[in-house]
Amino acid sequence: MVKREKNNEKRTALLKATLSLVNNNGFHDAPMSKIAKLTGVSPATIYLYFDSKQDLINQLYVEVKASFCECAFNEYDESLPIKKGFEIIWKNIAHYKFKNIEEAVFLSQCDNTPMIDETSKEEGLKHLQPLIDLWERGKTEKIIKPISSYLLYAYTIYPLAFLMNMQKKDKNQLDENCLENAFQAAWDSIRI
Amino acid sequence: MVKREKNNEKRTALLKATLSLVNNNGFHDAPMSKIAKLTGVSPATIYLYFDSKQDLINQLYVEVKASFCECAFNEYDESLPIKKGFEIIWKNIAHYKFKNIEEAVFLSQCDNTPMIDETSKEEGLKHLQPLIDLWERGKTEKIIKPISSYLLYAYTIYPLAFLMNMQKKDKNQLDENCLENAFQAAWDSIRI
DNA sequence: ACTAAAAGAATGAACGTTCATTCTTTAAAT
DNA sequence: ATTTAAAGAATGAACGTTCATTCTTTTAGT
Repeated sequence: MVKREKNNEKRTALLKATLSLVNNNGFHDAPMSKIAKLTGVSPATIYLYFDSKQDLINQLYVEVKASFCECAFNEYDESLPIKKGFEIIWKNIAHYKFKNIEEAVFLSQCDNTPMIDETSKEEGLKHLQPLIDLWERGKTEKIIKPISSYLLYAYTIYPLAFLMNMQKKDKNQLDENCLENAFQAAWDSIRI
Repeated sequence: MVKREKNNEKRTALLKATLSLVNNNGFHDAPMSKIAKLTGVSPATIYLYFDSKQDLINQLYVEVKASFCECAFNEYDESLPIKKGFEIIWKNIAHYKFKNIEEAVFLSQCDNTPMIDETSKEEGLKHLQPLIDLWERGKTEKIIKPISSYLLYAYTIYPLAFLMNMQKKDKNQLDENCLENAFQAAWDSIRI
C-alpha cells in the first residue's frame, strides 16, 4: 500500500519506534499512542503513512527482513566453491544478527508469533533463494547431506537466533572464538 | 499464588483455552472475554482461579514447560553412555514437540516474546539441568566438543522448534526418516 | 433424616481506562 | 489561494477487572 513519498524520515522514525516498542514491550503493549509519543508526532500522523497498525507492523517486518536478506548475500558469488560460499553467507548472517541485534530480535519475535500476516511472512522468506540454490548444488556435488532445505536451515541458520537472544540477555557473550565454533557446528551438522 | 484446590478441571480448562487462543491469535488478541467464552464460563470466574491475565499466562507457561521437561528425561539414566543418553533425551524432546505440537508452539512463542515475566522464564529453564550435566560429562570424556552449553543447545535442541513450526504449517512433513536425519545432524554438530 | 444457615462458586452487568481510528482545525508550503 | 501535512481533540469499541447478586454445596442443629 503506497501512501506518501515525501518526508520518508518521519516514516522511518515511526518504523524505528515501533520496532523498539514491540521488542521491549511486545506487540500487545505497543499501542499507537506510545508509538506516536516516542516518535514525537500525533497519533493521527501515523495514519498519513500507514493504513493501520497491522499495515505498519507488516511493512516493518518486510523491510527489516529485506535488509537482512540483502546483507546475507553480500560479496557472495555463485561461482564460489560450496563450503566457501556457505561460509560467506553464514558469516554475513551471523554478523547481521550481532551487529543489528534489535532488528534480529524483532524478526525472531515475528517469526514465532501470529502477529504478522501470513502473506507478509511468505514475502519475507523469498529472498533466501540463493542459499537454497547453494545447498542444492552442494547436494549434487555430494558435499552436503541429501536432506531437505528445512533441515539444513534448522541446523545452520536458525541456531543463530537462539545465540542472539542469549547475547541480548547477556547470558552468552559472543566473541570471535565462539563465532568460529558456531560456524564449525553448523557446517559439521550438514556436511557429508 | 495459591487460590483454589477444588475444581481443578475448570482451572485446567481455562489454561487450555488460553493456550489455544494465544497460539492462534497471539497474546495481543487473546482477551479475557474470549478465554472465558471458549471455556464456557463468565469472565469473572477466571479471577477465582488466577490473579490477573499476566498471572494466568505465567502459570500456563511454567506448567507447560514443566510437563515438557518431565517428558524430556523419561527413561533417561545418568549411568548410560554419553551418546545413548543424549539420544534418549533428544528423541524424548523431539517426540514431545511433535505429539504435543500445540504446547510446543506455545512455548516457542513465549520464549521469543516479552509476554512472560522474566522470573517465570527462569523458573521454566531450571529443569533442563540433567542435559547440561550430560554434556559436561561428554566434554570431559572427549566425546563432545568443548563449547558452551548455549552452543550445544542452539545446535541440538533449538532446531526442533523450527522443524515443528514448519510441521504446523504443513511445510515439512516429519516422518521417521526425517527424524533420524535430524538426530544425526544434531549429533554431528556437537560430537568431536 | 430433615431443614436451616452458612460458605463457596459462579455469574452477567458495569466499572474506569485505554485502544485504534477519525474528525476538525491549524500551520506550512507552493 | 489552494493544497498538503500535521496536530489535538474526540470517537465508539474493546479491554482487564470488579461489582452485587444468585445459584450450589456443605455444615450444623434438631
